[in-house]
Amino acid sequence: MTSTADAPRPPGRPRSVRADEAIIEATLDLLAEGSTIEAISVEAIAARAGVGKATIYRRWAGKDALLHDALRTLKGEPPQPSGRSVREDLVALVGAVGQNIDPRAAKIMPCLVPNVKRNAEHYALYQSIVEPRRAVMREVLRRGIRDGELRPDIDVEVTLALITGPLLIQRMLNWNPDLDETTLPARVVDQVLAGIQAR
Amino acid sequence: MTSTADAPRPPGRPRSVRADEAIIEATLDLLAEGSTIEAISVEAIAARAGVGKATIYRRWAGKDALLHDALRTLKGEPPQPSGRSVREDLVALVGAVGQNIDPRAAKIMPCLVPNVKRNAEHYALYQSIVEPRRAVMREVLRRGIRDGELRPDIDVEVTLALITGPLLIQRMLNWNPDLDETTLPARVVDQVLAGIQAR
DNA sequence: TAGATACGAAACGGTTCCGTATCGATAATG
DNA sequence: CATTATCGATACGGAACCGTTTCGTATCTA
Repeated sequence: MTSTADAPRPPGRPRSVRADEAIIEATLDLLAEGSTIEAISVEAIAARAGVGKATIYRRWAGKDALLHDALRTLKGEPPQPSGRSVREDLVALVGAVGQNIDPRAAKIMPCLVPNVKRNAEHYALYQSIVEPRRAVMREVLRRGIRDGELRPDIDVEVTLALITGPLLIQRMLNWNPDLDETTLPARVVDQVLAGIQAR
Repeated sequence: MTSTADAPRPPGRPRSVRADEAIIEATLDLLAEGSTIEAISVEAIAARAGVGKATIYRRWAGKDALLHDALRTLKGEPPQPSGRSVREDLVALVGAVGQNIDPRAAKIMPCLVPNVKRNAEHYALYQSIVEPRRAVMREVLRRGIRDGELRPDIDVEVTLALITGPLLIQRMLNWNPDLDETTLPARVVDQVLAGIQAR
């Protein structure tokens, strides 16, 4: 990828890899602390990264491009289910909702909410992160149907939202202050499995 | 309240009620269009309301106070269930999630997400809107348990999140582009009622 | 060593915003 | 009519920020 074989090193001082990383890290840090995307200033990023503003503008066309690249690094790989049981897999998957490899992701996510529905590019970025995770969970449900653990007539897409929604609103908004976030995944999955209707 | 009995009208030109309303309306309009709270400027509000900035600062101490008052007007009364059946009531309640009397509410809600977990005052305001609606839904569930429509051992608080979460993430984020928002309430409620486990 | 490029720091012009102040005009009371 | 407070409009000082440019310095290749 970064080999010099097909790209004969250009003359002059090469760009500092440390600066690249420091800029991205500083951006994510500030996003995790700050309130919204617009509130982050390039000057603050440069200061936090120990970098001149020119170094940033040498790499990115502007604030938007930098933010887009920074957010892309949060992607990460979706978790892989163990496959022992549908319940166990779902509890693990739903427990990971809104918690990527990077612990800052949970704090950054709310900052993006206002933009997701207004900016097509942000929405595409958001979906590119969420869809693979939905796909993993979808496959667990399909496996459960095949194996007879789940009823064959369930609405898979609705079930995805049913399992993900509660964790998302609780982690993003602390929607119900009386709900304990640590035990919530298991309780949600068990309730979805069992249903609430009298039989 | 606004009678002149115990408050002898002070001298001078009285404040324009039209200006009051125009300012609040302009604030909500801009919030519904704009992206985040910070992005709204007092000057834009004044221009939209056809009002001088001084007229705003004569009424509110600053932008925060104005925004707080404007958001409070979105509160409205929580919907009342018909009481015919648990299913019918839940479908109606969950259909109203994120949709207050004011149609702008659905667009404004995402703007507040970043602040809710960081600002205690915003969180209190948010809860003061959400809690009454949760209470109505909670009462429907308790009634269902009493009447034998629902199992007595269900986790009521989890069920609230289970029913609300999917609608909230779908309306706020369009979380799953393949889910139809109009049919979602009924599908969510039916799935929660039935459960997904094979029996 | 010479040339080229990147570096951090600093400054610049232009824009936006906040909160205050000041207009002449307006609308109420006494 | 005199008084008083508000009206919309406009300007101001101060601050923050963007994106660009210019420093002198550092680091690479040829």
